[in-house]
Amino acid sequence: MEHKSITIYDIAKEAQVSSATVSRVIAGNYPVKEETRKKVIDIIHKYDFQPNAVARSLSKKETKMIGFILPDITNSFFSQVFIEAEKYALTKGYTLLLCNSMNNSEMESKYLKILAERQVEGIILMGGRINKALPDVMEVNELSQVMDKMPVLMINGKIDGLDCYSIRTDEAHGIEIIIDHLVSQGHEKIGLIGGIEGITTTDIKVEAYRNALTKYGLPIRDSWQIYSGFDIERGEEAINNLIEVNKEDLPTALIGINDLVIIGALKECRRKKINPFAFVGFDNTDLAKNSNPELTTVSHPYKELGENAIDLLIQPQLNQKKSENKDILMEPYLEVRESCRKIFIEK
Amino acid sequence: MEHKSITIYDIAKEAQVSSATVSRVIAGNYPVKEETRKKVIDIIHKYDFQPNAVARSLSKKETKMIGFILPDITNSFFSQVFIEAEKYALTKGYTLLLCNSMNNSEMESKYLKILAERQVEGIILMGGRINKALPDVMEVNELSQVMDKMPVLMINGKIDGLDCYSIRTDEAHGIEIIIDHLVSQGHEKIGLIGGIEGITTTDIKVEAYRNALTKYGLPIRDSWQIYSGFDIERGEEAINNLIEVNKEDLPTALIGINDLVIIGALKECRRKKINPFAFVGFDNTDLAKNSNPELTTVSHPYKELGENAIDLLIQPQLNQKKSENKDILMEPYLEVRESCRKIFIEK
DNA sequence: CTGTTAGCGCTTTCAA
DNA sequence: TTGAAAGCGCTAACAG
Repeated sequence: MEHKSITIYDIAKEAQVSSATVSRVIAGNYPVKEETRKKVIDIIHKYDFQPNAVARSLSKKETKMIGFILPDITNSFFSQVFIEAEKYALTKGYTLLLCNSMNNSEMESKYLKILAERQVEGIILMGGRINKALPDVMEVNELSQVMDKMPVLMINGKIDGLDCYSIRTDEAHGIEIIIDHLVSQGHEKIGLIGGIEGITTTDIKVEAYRNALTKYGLPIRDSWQIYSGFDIERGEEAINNLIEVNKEDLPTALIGINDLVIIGALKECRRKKINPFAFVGFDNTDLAKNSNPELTTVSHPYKELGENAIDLLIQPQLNQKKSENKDILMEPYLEVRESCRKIFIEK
Repeated sequence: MEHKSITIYDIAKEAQVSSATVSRVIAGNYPVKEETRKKVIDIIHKYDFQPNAVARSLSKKETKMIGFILPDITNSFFSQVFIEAEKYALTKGYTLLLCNSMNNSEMESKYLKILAERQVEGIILMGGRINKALPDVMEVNELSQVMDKMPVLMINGKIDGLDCYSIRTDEAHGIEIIIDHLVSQGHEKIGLIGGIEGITTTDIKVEAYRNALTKYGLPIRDSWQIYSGFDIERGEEAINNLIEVNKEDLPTALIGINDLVIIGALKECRRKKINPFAFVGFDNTDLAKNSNPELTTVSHPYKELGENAIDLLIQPQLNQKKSENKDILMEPYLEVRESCRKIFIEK
């Protein structure tokens, strides 16, 4: 690909030293006489020489690369984690290899294979197979094989029986802080829409929702908690369902299983020319920030998720000390915006 | 990193052939007796052997990797191109190395260096330094040095004096099809908001805007074309400015320099409880699709941009034939949604 | 069709 | 502090 790639031998010859010496001055952490160091450095600059990382990788058996498989970087929930991980990895000398699986199991497998061949030093998994209610046996086996070769870490997902690091947002607590906030604003009738029963993230949130209501002695009404799904259309469905079932006795505040669902609900309410609710989303995607009205939402601790993922992957020795707890929980926080300002109107 | 990585020699020994033969059956495109092929394949499967791509890269002097530097993958304008490029590259056996420069020139430089060391076979540049009105001399030199080592391609940007491929959306035509559409819906008073004079993409659009109005014999009023910037806040400013300056004689349709600006305008109009315009954005980001109302917008041909970028980079021989035209223009298209449906109301 | 062998460019003992 | 030399795992002539 390059013309006649210049190597450390060329540098060595011109500097009248051995290639080992050149290698040492490049590495930087070896004893080299200042004089020869200078000489070598000069020649390196003269030719704008850049050492071949592929050769180094082969020789050192380390690539300083980490694979990151996620469904679709177009979704800001994923891209926010990825970008934090990437920035942090860079400071540690690592490069991330992003792989968009498009939520397709075959592509996940293909990438798993590619990453292994490319000798990445670890793989971060987010979304995809690690979120399935019933993990596919083949898929689990495949992951298990990968784990024999390199460390694997899952973000916001987990497969039982696979002994690897997992790091996730404490979504139960996320729901709790939403409800704390709503209650502090005077709400007593709080609904939850979206999600699918049996999917981990939904179940966690629903349970936390009930617990929090109980904590405050607020009414738990089954008809105020509506499963539907995870996208905008499912939000529209849910709100229609909610209104139809409850008629007169609607909640005053609505929590979405995620931002999309609540945006769908908002949209449908606008269409119906009603707006009886305080709305709160979950995830703090870019859509929340830019929706109309701007959406109050629970934010994942994106920076921490990304950075901790990298740390856990590249410092195994350090982590093993931290006992056997391989499941890390990170705290979310509430991003208060416009969508539940007018709460007192409802009272 | 792996335990005791098994190599083609291990496979060869067990299959009682030479390593060259194993290499050949893995490569697939060499004459190998079916019998020995079978034998080797079996052993490979038995051990779930995966060839070391790093060693292969060193030996073949090809990494099958392409670098892709962009400002911030969180922005769906970039992520849509990237993901199309990635999907396509995968089918061609290439892996993309995503680098988020965060619009920071130093990070761009750092990544340029990393990519070169990692021996990528080409670099795609989008955003960042290639969009500056006045390119920095140091930055241009740096790129020029990189271009000595490997092919570079710019998407929706170009630096004069740098002889590399560039591929961009025909934004002038994008503006034209917007205006065609607006006119066909009865609009005669059309404004354009956002952008900054002197920035290529703005200048192209403004010129196209004037040309299209002229084509239709429509009034060109300077006060209907308001520079402001590229984000939501700038859209809000622009609309306020527009209303203040024009009072009674407002346009009936408004084109935004991009989706963000027009979303800002929409937001501000809603706040003011006025809604006198048909709105059209530019870029077809995910915000447009999910905004309220859903935004009619010009879409970049994301798939084509991404795929062509890869093709141009990996098939130099094929392209050299296509004469010396290294600047490729791709056609955008109009994504019609809700935001300019009610045009006839205005008439 | 298959084996031998010499690299690819860098790191790393081991000696000096 | 430095150099010689043996790899790292795979590919690609070349010879057979």
